[in-house]
Amino acid sequence: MARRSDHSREQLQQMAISAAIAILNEHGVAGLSARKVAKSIGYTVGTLYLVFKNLDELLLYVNAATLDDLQRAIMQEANVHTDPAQILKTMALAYLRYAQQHSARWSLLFSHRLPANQPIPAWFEQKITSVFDGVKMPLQQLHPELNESALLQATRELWSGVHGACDLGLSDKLNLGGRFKLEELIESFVENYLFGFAKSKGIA
Amino acid sequence: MARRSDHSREQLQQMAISAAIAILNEHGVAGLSARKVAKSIGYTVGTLYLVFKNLDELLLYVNAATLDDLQRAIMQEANVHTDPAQILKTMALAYLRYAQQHSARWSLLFSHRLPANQPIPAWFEQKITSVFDGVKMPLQQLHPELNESALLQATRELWSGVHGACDLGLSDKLNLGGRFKLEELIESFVENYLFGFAKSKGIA
DNA sequence: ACCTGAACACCGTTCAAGT
DNA sequence: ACCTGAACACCGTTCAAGT
Repeated sequence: MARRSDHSREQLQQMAISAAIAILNEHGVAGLSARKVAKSIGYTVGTLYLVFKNLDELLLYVNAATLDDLQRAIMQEANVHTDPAQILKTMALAYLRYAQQHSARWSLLFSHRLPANQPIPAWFEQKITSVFDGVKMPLQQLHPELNESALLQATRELWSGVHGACDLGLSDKLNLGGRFKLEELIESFVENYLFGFAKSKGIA
Repeated sequence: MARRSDHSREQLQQMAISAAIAILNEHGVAGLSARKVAKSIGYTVGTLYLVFKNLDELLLYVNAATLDDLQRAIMQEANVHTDPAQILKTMALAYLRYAQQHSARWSLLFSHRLPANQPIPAWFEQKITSVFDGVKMPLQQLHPELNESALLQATRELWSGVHGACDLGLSDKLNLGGRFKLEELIESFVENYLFGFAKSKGIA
C-alpha cells in the first residue's frame, strides 16, 4: 500500500476527531480506542501516531470540539428571555440537557486527565474561559456594580454548583430516587445562589 | 500449585481491595489493573474472578471503602466548631482536602460508571445517604423550621456546589490561574449559598 | 515522504486441567 | 474444592521496511 497524500495531515486529524466522536456516541467511552478510530477512517493505527503525539492528544481535540458544542448549546438558550436570572436558569438547564444527550462526550470531557504534570494548553483554557464568559454576561446584567474579579468569582461559584449537580445527578450519586427531578434541583439551586449572592453583597 | 484454602473467600476479597487501593495511591487510576492486583496479593488473575464477578465489582468495593474514608474525613471536622455555618464550611474544606490528598481514589469514585444499565446496589446508595446525612445535620441546626424534604433538597444543592468546585478546580477547568485559591472559592460559595437559602425561605 | 505491518508489552475475561 | 496456566480477543505505542 503506502498510499501517498490521499489526505493532508490536517484532513487526517479532522477525520480522526470526527470518527472518535461517532464511536463515542455509539459505543461510549469504554468502546473508544485508537485502533477503532484508525479502522474507521481507513488507515492503520501507525498513521494516527503520525498526526497525533498519542491517544491523549486526540482526546484533547475531541474534548475541544465537545466544549465548542457545549458552549453553542448553552448560548443558544441565552437570549430567549430578557430577565438575566431567567437566562441563567435556562443556561443551566441547557448544560444539563447537553450532558444527558451526549453523555459519553460529556463524561470524557470531565474525566479525561492529561498524563503526568502536562498542563492544559493555552488554547484549550481559552475555550473554558469562553464558556464562562457566556455565563458571566447575564450575571453582570444582574449585578452591574461588581468589579471584574468579583464577577468572575461569582460565575465560577454558580457554575460549580450547576456542574456538580449534573455530575452527581447523572451518575446517580445524589440519591434522588426518582422522586425529585434533577431539573428542579438545578433551578432551585440557581435561585438560591443568586439570592444569596445579592444578599451577601448588601443589594438584595 | 493449586493451593487450598490459604485464604477464605472473604480474606481474598479484602486483600484484593487493599492491594487495589495501594496501587491506586502509588500509580494512579491508569496504573491499576486486575493482573497487578492479583500479582500483588500472590495469586493468579483467574483467582480474582473466583471472588469477584469482574473488575467493575472490585472497583465498586474500592469506591465503597473510599466513601467510608471520605465520610470519616468530613465528620472528623464536624465538631470543632459550634456555629453550624462554620461547621459546613469546615466540612467542605475537608472534602476538598481529601480530594487533593487522595486524588486517584477520589477520581475513581466519581469517574467509575457501572457498565450497561446496571443500577448502583442499595448498600452503596446507603453509604451515599450516610455522607449526605452528615451534611444535613448542621444544615438542620441552621434551619430547624424546614421539613425533611426541603432539608434534603438544600443539602443536595449545597453539596453539589462543593463537589463541582472540587471537580472542576482539581482538573484545572475553572481557569483559576493560580491567583485565586480553590479554598477561598469554596468558602465563599458556602457562605453565599447559605445566605441565599435563608433569604429565599424568608428567614434571613 | 507517506504509510504499513508486525512487533512489544500490556489489558479483561474464561475455562480446561491439575492437585 | 481451589487455583493455575494458557488461551482469546483485545489494548497503546513504536519503527523497520516497503513504495
